[in-house]
Amino acid sequence: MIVRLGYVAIALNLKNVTTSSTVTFTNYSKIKSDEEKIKKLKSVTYSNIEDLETILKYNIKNNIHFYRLTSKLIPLYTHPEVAWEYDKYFKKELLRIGKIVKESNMRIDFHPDQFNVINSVKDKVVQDTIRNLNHAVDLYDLMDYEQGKLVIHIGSSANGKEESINRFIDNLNDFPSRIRKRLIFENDDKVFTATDVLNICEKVKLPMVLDLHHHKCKNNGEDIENILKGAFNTWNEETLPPKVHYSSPKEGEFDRRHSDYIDCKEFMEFLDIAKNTVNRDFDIMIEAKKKDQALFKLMDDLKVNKYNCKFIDNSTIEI
DNA sequence: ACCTGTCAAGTCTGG
DNA sequence: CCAGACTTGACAGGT
Repeated sequence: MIVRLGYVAIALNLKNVTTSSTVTFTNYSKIKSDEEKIKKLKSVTYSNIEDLETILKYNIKNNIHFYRLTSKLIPLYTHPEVAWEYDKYFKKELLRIGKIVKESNMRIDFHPDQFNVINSVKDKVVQDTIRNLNHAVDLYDLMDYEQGKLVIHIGSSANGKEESINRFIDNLNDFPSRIRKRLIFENDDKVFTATDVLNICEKVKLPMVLDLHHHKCKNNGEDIENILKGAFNTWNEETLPPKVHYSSPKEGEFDRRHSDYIDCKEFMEFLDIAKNTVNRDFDIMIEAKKKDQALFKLMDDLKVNKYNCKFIDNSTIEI
């Protein structure tokens, strides 16, 4: 089984490189002329895309095959009072990004912000979510990256869990198929357990992302083996391999905040479970404050601990 | 260079 | 019904 590790958003090894530069709406509003406004949006976007290219090239150089985009790449593009036509200006650049991704066989994904709520009880929130997710799909389309997925949580628990799950499934039915076919769902650490999400994913026939730390924080004592098997099976119709999210708590066992690095001992225990449970390649998104550095440290720690696996490259092992 | 305040957006709880 | 917590930054802008 080939296991690839990925990281989120920022390459700490690259100084002064960020794809999250922004223009806040407040500051945008302070700019007097329309011309200056668009100039500001364009310069920030240009810088973000250029830095994204730098990060992707860094990933390629370091044999990293899995990376999560930030949700801030294009400032204010979903804001209803701005909604500028960034696609008119950055078509070429975004296509180039997509080309780099595809040619290097890198997997990239995207985690829309938490105010996108598919099962909100407020229709406006649901409609805004559709609008925002449509924008996210546009971005993938501009990159010509067909495999791009959108990771999102189940959302609200208003009026109880059961009703919320029904609301989720009902609302999802009204989402355009261009969004639906890109959605994948993740268990959270407060309301919707891995079992809940697995049941939902099986019903709506969309893939599940198992977040192992969330599962540790919120579960009903289920065997991780069964959940892992079930979650991976939701990927059977997909071209991409299944993926899980992995992080270690900052303090104590159930701290929801992410620690700087990954606890290697526990990580090895997870790999052992995976090895004995599923028999297919998969990807692990490492969510640690030290980002790429945490990924590299984890790989080093696996070596130091003489973990029984084959080290394929900087971010890939065969177990 | 460093520090502080800001940020569109949701949901939930408690008063 | 409203205010504040949640969580958790990351960055812009001012000093």
